[in-house]
Amino acid sequence: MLESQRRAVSRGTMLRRERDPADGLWVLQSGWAVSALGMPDGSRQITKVHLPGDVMGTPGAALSGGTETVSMLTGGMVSTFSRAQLTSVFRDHPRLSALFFVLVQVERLSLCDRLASIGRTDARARIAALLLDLAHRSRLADPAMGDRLALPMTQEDIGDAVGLTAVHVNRMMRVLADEGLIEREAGAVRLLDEANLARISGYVSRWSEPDTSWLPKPAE
Amino acid sequence: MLESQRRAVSRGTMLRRERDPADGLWVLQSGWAVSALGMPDGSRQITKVHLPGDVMGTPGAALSGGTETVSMLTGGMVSTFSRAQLTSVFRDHPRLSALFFVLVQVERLSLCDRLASIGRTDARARIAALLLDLAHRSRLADPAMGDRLALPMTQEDIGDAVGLTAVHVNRMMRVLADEGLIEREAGAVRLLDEANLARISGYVSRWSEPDTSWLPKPAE
DNA sequence: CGGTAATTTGAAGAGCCTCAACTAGGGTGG
DNA sequence: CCACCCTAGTTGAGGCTCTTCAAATTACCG
Repeated sequence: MLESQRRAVSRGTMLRRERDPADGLWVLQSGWAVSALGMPDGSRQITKVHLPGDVMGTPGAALSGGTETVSMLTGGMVSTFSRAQLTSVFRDHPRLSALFFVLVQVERLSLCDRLASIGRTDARARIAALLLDLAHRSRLADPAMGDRLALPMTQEDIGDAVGLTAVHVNRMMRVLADEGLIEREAGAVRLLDEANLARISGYVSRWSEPDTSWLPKPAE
Repeated sequence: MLESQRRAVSRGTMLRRERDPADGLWVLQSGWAVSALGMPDGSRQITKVHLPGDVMGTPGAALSGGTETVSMLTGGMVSTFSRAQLTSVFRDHPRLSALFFVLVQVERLSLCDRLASIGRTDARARIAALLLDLAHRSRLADPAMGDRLALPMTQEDIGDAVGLTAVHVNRMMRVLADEGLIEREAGAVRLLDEANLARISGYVSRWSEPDTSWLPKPAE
């Protein structure tokens, strides 16, 4: 059995702070979380919004120093993975090791997409891209969600994710709503026109199907 | 023998275009290269500047679709790695697999840093952070380089890397020079005050020493 | 040496931020 | 049960950063 303890965590819990020593990693079983980097001036950059099923804290597991702050946006359940377990995976399960490798590559590519979004598109497009990304990933877990995306993030959180202020996030979401692209509800958003949202944001889904053809056979 | 052909490539060569089918990966033996994503409007975001010794094209090797465009900034030498070779590494070399994993984590973290730089700092700080990053990495290969960083990038390239226009890159580099933080030469930059460059950019080096304590023993 | 790419500089405007005030909800304690 | 507070969202005004457009200058390469 690879996973160990399950643990209930409440909203706002920090699973790891930036300077904490490296330990294991987590799998988010339910709820939402974020990984973030703090800046010297006190602001922060959210590097990833975690949905149920996501593996969190891999950089901290693989590298020496603490790296990102991982904190809960909602209450939820996490299960922990120790470093020793990671070691044994690489020693004993070649195919699983390669799958880990693929998984990190997907994350890496997703980061590149967000880099391009923040570096090369305007505020409206960045928010559209974030919403589409969250919607596509939510849909993997819940294909029946339709166009309604549960969104337990404040506008400040959204701003920290896409490099904007909360004030400007507010204005741009109003614009998207006025254009009929989204509809806003309490703690949720309806994506009324995903095709146009994708067009204005340049969003492409990377979550289709990773290529497993090159992995070692599941021999043993 | 894991590496295969070495190949000389000239400046401007595109090793892979964004939509190309997935193949292997490369190790850059000499010269500089960049990985980039193209945007619908024709602009591009450079996701990584590659220095000699870097592994390039890992996402394309691990995932199905083509992903990033990899192109040479200067002439140089690359050696290629096929997907089949990657498969055999994961099957037969647990420790090497884990090292690959660590390597990708370092890259991932480095991307997070740049995300924070672009999302949360101004133009001057972004350029300072890029210069420091390149200097630290160059220094790993050539500890004797002193404060002189060879920089075979146009200002347009720099802008594409940090999310700015070439015009504004030009102005900000002039500001850095006027402040006495850098000194500009043809195809190179002197970093006159790395401490202050780090202070204004919030740069922290991630290239110190990855933690290898958890890796499987180099048994066989 | 001619031609093209890269850098430099100026001026004007757009986009986003800052500051500030106000509104709405949700929880808490009296 | 209501008063209060604290968080989150909303809206306006003004200013600064960065972009855009344009032109001139310099460096590079055949």
